[in-house]
Amino acid sequence: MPASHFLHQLQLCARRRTPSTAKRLHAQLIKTALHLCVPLPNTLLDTYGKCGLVEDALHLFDEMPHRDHVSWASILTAHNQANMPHRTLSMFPAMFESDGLQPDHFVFASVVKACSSLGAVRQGKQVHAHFFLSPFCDDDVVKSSLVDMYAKCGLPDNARAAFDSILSKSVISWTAMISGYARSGRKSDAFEMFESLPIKNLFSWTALISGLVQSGHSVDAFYLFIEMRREGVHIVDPLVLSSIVGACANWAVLELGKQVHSLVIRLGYESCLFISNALVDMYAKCSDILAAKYIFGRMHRRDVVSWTSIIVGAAQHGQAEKALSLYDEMVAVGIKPNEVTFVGLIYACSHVGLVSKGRALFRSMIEDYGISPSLQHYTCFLDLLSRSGHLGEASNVIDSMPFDPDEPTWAALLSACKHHGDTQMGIRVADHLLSLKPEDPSTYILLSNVYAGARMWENVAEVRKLMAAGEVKKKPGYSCIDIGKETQVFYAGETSHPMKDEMFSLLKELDAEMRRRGYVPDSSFVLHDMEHQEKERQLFWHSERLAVAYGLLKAVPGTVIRIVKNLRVCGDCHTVLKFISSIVKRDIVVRDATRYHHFSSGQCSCNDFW
DNA sequence: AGCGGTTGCC
Repeated sequence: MPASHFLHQLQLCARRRTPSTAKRLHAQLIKTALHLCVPLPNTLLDTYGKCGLVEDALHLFDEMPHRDHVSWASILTAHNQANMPHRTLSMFPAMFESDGLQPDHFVFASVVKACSSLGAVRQGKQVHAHFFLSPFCDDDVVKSSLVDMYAKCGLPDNARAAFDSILSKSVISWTAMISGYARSGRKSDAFEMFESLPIKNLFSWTALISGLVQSGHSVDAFYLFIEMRREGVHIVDPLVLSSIVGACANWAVLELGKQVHSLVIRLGYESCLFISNALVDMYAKCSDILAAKYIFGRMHRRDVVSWTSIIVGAAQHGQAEKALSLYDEMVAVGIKPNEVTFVGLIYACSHVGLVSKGRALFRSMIEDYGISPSLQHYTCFLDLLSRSGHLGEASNVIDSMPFDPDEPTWAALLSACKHHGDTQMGIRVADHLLSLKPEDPSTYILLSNVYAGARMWENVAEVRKLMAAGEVKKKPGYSCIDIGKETQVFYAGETSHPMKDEMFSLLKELDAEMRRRGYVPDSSFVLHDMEHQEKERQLFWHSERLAVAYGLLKAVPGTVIRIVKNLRVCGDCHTVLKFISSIVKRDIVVRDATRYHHFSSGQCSCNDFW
């Protein structure tokens, strides 16, 4: 059998990604002594990498008596493909230290790619300098990878500089730049460049659409997707579908999400792993946790992302016990949790007040799985401690953690201070928060709520003055409700709605019934030091109540009423929604800025813990 | 000769 035959077979195997064939070919090479024939070991390395057998590739690499540039490029690429960019970077120095070789353009491309997956700007810049001074400094492919690296590191202008230096621009370099702009939220730059593209393939559309979803422009992404369908672009790769399912999730539009789901089925991608994962997440975020569980239950293959999606979903819907039992099941079937799984788990504990369980999980993450806690983990953990009233311990964690707490962390702590009536600590925390984000109105609102809860009206007035002086305006609260094809948006105190009379009399009727059942309005959630009755009137017109009233009047009787709110539900509305769910015997689901509330028969899934 | 750069889910 000639060497060229094996070369061909190996390349075929790399394309088809069949690991068993790769191993068989390796055995045959050894039997025929061709494993020493020069191009073959390198091709075998590449084939192992493409078939997902990095460890085999690495073993072969270590045994190779003569390694050249190609061997290095192949082994580094194999680690990138196995999602191990860390190893790519840690191995790289041995190329000159052990083998005395300088990187070529292939090696540069792989190393830059590793930097971009890690978001490692500093190392990326070093490699850039190295490349710039090398004999390969004109290579356009490396420049394309630099575009991507800078874009992923959040430096779109550096990406643009690298892009402009490309001598002959390809679809790939254009796509990298468009995706970079879109991901960085530079919408108009992304659109402008996309329009100027002479040929647009599925890749270019996908890059723009997914970049927009990542930067929070889900609506733009959706319109673009519709335009792409109109242009008749064939969806031969489902990646764009996962982005658009993600757009529905971020946007929390269940009806549209269902339509996209049906499109996924029509195109034949429903059993694709990462599409199913995206669907589980979408249904959970669109507040239909039952549908999320249904999809999860029917998946024949589940990876760590599938499990994490359903665990996070259950946690956000207040089903902490379910999240924790899913975790046990996941570990039992041999799936290793990752850093996101622990965010979901600690979050779950936080929302039912399972303090010691949460502490144990936080420790297990570090000790059993070697995951060093990120700021997000600390945020969840601090939330757990502070919600349950362990404010002192929370304070100690802040002092000892290797991060400066960010604004959401201080905000969570501040809201816990309000909840537990610790005014002194609340004021200290608010000071930190104000120094971090002096322009953010939510800080002032929280601080003034701390004062209001303690009935310190003069201080409330002081905060209001500060707000007025800094021209900080309270972000208007609004609630959306989806009824079949139409979406209605309600602002607090809205009085111009065509159905306002019916809504008003319904709310009044419900109010009377609630008071018969023992409801007492809690006006500590209203800012001003005004007359008691006026405060109650303000609460009465909160946007979530208007949306519920509208839903009760317009939605199909017996169906779940789903509301999306931009801010957090206030404590009084929370009480009211519990009453309403039991009076009208309807389930109400509210997705607010931080979590989900399922109101049913007078109870809420969050156990009044938010 | 054999090796590289663009799109995704928690």
